[in-house]
Amino acid sequence: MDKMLDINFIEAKWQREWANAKLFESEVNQKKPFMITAAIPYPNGPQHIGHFRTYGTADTLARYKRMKGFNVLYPFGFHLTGIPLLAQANKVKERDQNIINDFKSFGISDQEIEKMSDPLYMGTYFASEVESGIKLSGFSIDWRRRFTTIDPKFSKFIEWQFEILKEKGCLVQGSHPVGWCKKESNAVGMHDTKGDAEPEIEQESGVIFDIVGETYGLICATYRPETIYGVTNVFVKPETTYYICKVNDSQNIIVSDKTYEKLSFQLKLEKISEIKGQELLNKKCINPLSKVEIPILPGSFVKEDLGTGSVMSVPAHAPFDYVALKKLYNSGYLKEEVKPVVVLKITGVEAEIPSIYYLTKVSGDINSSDEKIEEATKLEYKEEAHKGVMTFPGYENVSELETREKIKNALSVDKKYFPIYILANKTKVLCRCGTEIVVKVIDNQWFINYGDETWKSSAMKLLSEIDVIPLKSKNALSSAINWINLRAVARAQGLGTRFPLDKNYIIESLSDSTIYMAYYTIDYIIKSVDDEKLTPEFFDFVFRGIGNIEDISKKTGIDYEVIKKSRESFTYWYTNTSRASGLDLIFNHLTMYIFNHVLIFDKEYWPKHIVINGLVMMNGEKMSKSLGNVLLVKDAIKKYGSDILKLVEIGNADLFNDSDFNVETANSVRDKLEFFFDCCVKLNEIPSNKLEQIDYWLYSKLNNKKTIITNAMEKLELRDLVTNIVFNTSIELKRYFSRGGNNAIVLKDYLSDVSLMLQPIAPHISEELWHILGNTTFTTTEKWPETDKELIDMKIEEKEQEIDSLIDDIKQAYELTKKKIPNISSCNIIVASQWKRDALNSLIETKKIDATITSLGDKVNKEQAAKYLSQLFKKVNELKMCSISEQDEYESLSSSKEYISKIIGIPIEIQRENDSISQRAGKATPMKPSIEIL
RNA sequence: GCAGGGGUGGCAGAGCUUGGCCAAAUGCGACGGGCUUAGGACCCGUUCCUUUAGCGGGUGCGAGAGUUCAAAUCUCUCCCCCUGCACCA
Repeated sequence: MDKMLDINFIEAKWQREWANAKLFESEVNQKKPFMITAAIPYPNGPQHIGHFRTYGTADTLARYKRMKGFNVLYPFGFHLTGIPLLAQANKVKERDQNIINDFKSFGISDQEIEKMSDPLYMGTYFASEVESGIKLSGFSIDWRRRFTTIDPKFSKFIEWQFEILKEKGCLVQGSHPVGWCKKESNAVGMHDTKGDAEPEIEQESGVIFDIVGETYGLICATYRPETIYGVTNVFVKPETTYYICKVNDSQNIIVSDKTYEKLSFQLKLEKISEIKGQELLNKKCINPLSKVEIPILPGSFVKEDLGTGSVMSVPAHAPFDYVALKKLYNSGYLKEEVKPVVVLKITGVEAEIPSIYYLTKVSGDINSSDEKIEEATKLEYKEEAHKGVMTFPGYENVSELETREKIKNALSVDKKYFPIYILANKTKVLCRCGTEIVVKVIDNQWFINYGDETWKSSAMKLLSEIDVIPLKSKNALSSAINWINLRAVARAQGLGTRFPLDKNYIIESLSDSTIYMAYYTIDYIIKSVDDEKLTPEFFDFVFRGIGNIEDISKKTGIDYEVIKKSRESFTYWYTNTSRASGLDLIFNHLTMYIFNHVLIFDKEYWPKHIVINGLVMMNGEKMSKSLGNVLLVKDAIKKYGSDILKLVEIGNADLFNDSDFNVETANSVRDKLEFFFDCCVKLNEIPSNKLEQIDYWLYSKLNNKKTIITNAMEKLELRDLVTNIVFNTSIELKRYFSRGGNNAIVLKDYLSDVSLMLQPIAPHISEELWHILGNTTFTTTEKWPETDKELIDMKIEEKEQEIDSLIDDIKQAYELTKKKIPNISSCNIIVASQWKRDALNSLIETKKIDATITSLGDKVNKEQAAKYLSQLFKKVNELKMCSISEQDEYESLSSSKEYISKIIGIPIEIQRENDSISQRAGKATPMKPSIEIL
């Protein structure tokens, strides 16, 4: 009690021992390999414990597999490619106080911060910072293979990968919308905007309505091209100036002056002349779908700086349009009403004109406020998209969403359709330089074409064969594989490898980390090779077995042995790999990981196993700097120790769920572990007597536990694992002692296996316990304990359970009796007769009372038996067999008489039903003896 | 909107794949008691309602309906919550 565990001391000690013994430096050998990689950190600051979970999960698995006899490799590296480091370095350069204060709060000196205006310096600085934190954790990592994704050799590897992507036709070019700063002429992402706002780009449809008798047409922007058939007119703003311009060197279109510039970043626009909105009003235009001539009407509500500055009008399905037309009619501008054209019906809604229906539904009319009309619009759009089917010619009964795509395609053929992009952010997005961001369509953008059907189907094939833990995330992966399409791969800025097909660009940083795990297998072998020698031929041989060593050695100048060893290393380790990653990476990293593996590697080197885990919360809240609840890995380890941190993080929730780190759990885990220590230390004072029932009970529990824990380990049900190994162990030990268990040999067997099973989740403590128990080996290199089925005795467990529930019952009965009879002297426990057990079992089998009674024979009082059985029969389907005989039960209870008596505080007597003279004797049932308090 | 996951006792969180032993593991909290100079730790008990000297009965696992001798667990409908939606690591 007096000694507190010095966790930090113990952990440092074992980390030293492991390092001295080089336990984690994994080399190719005869054993079956198991290679696990965890998603590597992006070191743009110190790591908080949230990042710890994935590495911890990987470590747990690695340690378990090691004990199961695998040759395990767990390597580690750092991801430095990408934009955030660059953006952060720029902030430091600009003396941004927020970031400087942040860094200061991490205890970084002013001089260091000064140097961090260099992104590379910053990355390197934090990489070593993170590394030292992870080293404190004592994970079983082979640090010799550490690399970063900006190492020149790694770049060679990535260039080789992209050569393959190119050869296989996976790189395609196309246009792509990006956020754009026109002043800096630069693509703008979240890291480049004021307040780190992500530019939200949405696609609209630009539809052209040719004007009758003119060489130009109006272009309207809409979210709902499927309603074009129902367009009855177009609205323009009379006082606005419109530009007539040539679009994409072909037809002429009209856009408002205020939208001209924005649109010119997306379409090739060439201004020809100007025209006032007013002048358009007496013209007519043509509905591109129905080919009907429709009027151009004045719309004062048209916003000249949004979209294209003109609006198509669908009064039947857009409340705003209906209201505007009604007002025009009422004002006398229109001589006759415009008749709405209905193009879709909504399942379950009886409405002649849907927009009127929805206006009425929200109790609005044409004089309602914009808010009311907006409400009606939202409701209508929602229900139409959900339940709407089209009614106009050629599209009858097609769903709205399907129609949308079909119409786009149909109009594209006639060049009446253009995608138009807008920024959907609620507030204007500004570049750091202060300029408003626009959407620019970049032509010739490079993509990786994950939409390729053949590629997709091999990715699906891999998915069908791979183990995903937890299994339910396989669905997510499957839909991710179906969904992923083109992915832009080149970026204008950031750290990383140059894009081979256009050296002005950098390879986007998720795309350069899809197969890096393979690089671990050769990293430390090629450390001494000159960068230039690492040509594609070398990698082709190592990773794909193309060519032969002599030729490649001659051609590249790389040592024969280096090439040979690299190939051996890859072909050995990569036959059995596991990937641990976060939930948030399913839809990008993990999906791309699968795609790139099936493309590049032969089938036998495809990954076998994926582990996905959720986030880490802090006392129930998401960890974030702004909440001030960020717990850094280093601090947490210092405070709780790596083992406890890991136990709490992985043991507090199953993989897929977010894990909550709270101090109470950490303390309670710590208490349990201290208790284990005490037990190990105390062992010397305990004798080794003859084995009692309780000793067999502990053996039975232990061996049951081994099966349960092994299963949990195989499926990585970490929460179950921790519950069983930490909490239930503690409960069992306590019960063993209080039940009078006092046998050193039994306890030692039990504690030894427990300390072995602790190895994957609490390795330092596992080693320490193991040594206190007198062992001189490492648990790290010991075998995982095997279940001894011989020692599992469910009858004993049942009997012990009976004792517990009996004590419970007596206590309650005792308390209640005490009120009536103040001086209680003793207590009789009456064990049910054997015939009751036979009757019970027979009843369960036959489900017939009469048959059961007959089977009991003559020795039994039939009247008594009938009474007993009719009681039981009420729940005949819920009964369970009793395998414990009267004699067994009697002996079990007799032998624990003193224990029970001690707890109750009065002497007790065990009797047999037949021998008892008590009135309550008849109430005894198998394993539920009758209690008589005297 | 699309996709994925989920809604269980004061809280967190198992269980639901293979329906019955589930009033529902485990941890935390709360209350009562013990230990202690006191606090912490530790130990014992209680923690849906009701009842009985343990037994038992009722209600109950988002809402509703269904299948079944039997449903937190299977089916259907509805409501609600979380996460992701891309060039960003």
